[in-house]
Amino acid sequence: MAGKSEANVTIKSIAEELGVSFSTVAKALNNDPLVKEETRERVREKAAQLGYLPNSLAKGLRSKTSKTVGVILNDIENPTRTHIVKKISVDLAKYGYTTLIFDSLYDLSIERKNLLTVLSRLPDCVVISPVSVHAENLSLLSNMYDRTVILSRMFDAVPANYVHMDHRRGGYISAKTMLENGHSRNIIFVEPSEFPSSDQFLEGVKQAYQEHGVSFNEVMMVYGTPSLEVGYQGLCDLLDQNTRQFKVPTTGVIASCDLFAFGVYRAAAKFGIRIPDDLSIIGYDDNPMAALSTPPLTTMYMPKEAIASHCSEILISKLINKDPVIKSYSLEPYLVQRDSIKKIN
Amino acid sequence: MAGKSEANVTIKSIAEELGVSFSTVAKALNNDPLVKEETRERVREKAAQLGYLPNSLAKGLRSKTSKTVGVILNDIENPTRTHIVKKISVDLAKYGYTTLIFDSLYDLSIERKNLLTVLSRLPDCVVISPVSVHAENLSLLSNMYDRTVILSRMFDAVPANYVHMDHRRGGYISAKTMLENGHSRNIIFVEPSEFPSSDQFLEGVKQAYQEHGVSFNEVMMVYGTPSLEVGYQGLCDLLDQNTRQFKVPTTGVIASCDLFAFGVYRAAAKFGIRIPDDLSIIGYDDNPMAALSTPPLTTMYMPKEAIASHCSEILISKLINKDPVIKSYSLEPYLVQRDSIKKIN
DNA sequence: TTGTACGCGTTATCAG
DNA sequence: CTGATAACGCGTACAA
Repeated sequence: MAGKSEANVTIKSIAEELGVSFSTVAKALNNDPLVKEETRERVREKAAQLGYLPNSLAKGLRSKTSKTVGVILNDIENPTRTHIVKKISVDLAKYGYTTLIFDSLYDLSIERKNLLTVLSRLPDCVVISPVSVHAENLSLLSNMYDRTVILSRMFDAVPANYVHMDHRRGGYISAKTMLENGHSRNIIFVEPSEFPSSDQFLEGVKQAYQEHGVSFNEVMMVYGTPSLEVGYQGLCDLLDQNTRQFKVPTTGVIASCDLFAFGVYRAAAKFGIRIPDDLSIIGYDDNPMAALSTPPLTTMYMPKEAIASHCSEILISKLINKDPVIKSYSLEPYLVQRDSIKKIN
Repeated sequence: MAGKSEANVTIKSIAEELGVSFSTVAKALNNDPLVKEETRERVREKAAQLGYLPNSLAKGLRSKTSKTVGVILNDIENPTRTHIVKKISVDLAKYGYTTLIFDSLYDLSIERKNLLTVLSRLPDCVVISPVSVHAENLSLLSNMYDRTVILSRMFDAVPANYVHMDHRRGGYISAKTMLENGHSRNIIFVEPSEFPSSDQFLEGVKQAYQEHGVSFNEVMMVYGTPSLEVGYQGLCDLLDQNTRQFKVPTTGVIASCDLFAFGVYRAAAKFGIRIPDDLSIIGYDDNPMAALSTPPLTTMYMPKEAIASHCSEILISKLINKDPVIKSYSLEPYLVQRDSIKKIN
């Protein structure tokens, strides 16, 4: 039953109770070897008894280090991102750091606001997955690029730490897989072109098409932010509502995220289109659902554990070991073959 | 190109540049009507030009309100929890609040540590889903119960705000559903009994058994923290590895979370046990995977949007409208019928 | 309309 | 070994 309801207990108030100066208390609490063993003990006891909690705000103000890490992502509900959030918050909590979470909702102006509120709290490090390839907002971090981890491909103007998924390669493998299975007329679902990952993905896709001598003009593109709805609506729009046939001959879908794919699943179910018999599909992410869906979705696995670990590792090396070196990791997605693609001629 | 690399720009430094006192600057920046329109304008311009950012730590120290909300949950990777985190962080960000995230990993001592670090940051509100029915840790919040939202059933000793899922009813419906489909010999997967939700769930299950005149002694219980592994291992352990038959006659599984159910799916697939032909199963949570699994999982839907909304609503009424009233919501899960249960006699 | 002075809870420096 | 004292950046009574 520690002292509660009391006005805030501070080093000053415990100093008064003990009849010593507050600076002695401060030293005692910080294990300063200069204070007598006995007084230190008395102070600690009193502190415990009163339920003293150091005020992190005051600490931060004084020491210019807030023991916080700002994390700014888009859609923290996406399992890959959530995994990163969890890893970071759990790892850093061990060292007394706390994680400040922001979701930019794929919106540039929200991202900017998030960045400003984060910065006003003097974070020791910042992790950000930028909304856009246009890195304007990132310049707000210019004072602390060396303590910033960016989760996207590198920006020349931004000398920060990077943990990057090679979406170019991901797109390449996705498309190649479809093409090798005989699918040369695909619908491609992809994020809006301003997204940092989007053009990379498409570059990879185009390369695969080129290598297979298939014209990229034949593809139908659907752009949208990651969600089931986009996949669902996208497929519906490409179908003739009466005949339930594709308006343009199509045998496959290349999705730049699994959510798109699941939206397609849903639409296909509605229109009696069988996967993979009538329509083959490849996803991207290896969302936990992918293995359990009907049929299990062939998709590209993103090593989210590795992303999270590298990210966390960089943070800890900065925060704990004061490592000044800027680091960059590039990770490769790989194919997970399941049952959503049928080989045709 | 705002002034960067500069030493921190503070109200003091912008005051110097302008040749006015820093308190004038402070007032101007806070829209104090007492300052002349013109000076206010000059101050704002200078501030913008210099890239001034208010120091939240200093503000908080001074005003005793940190504009933060601490959120302490178990397993923030769980979709229901993630949804809450997202909703809170997005809603509060609009008002300039930032969300402090902690994951207690179902561990009492970690929860305690999280609580202490949160409190040291003087949060304006706290949201917590307690690890244990033993509410010891919660007493740390006694100074601010009225600004605390607890996501679990009510504790008599803790007069806080509550948003509660009625797991008793959830367990009742789960079991009733199985029993009505002829499954009276079930394996029950539940969280450890110290979990706030666990005993409630079981109470509901027992009631259903009783109403159906089925002895509860026949059930096999498997306890574990929510994870695929527990479900997987649990089923494996109950099977004879040679005959691939259940050691004890069993036709159904009642899982207190979908992750258990998916673990069972996986084990069943490994041993050639068909769901629902050989084994019926009901989950709990309506994880997004549930609709997409093979077969789609019959489960109990948790109104996570409602939980998150209520939670967010309470926070905003406290933070913005300074509403002193303590509120309590109880929400009911409901059955989502899909294809993982087969009716037998 | 603007400036002065003080305090929020710490840490850190310097005397005693 | 302990105690004053200043400073971190900001808000706010009060004085000018």
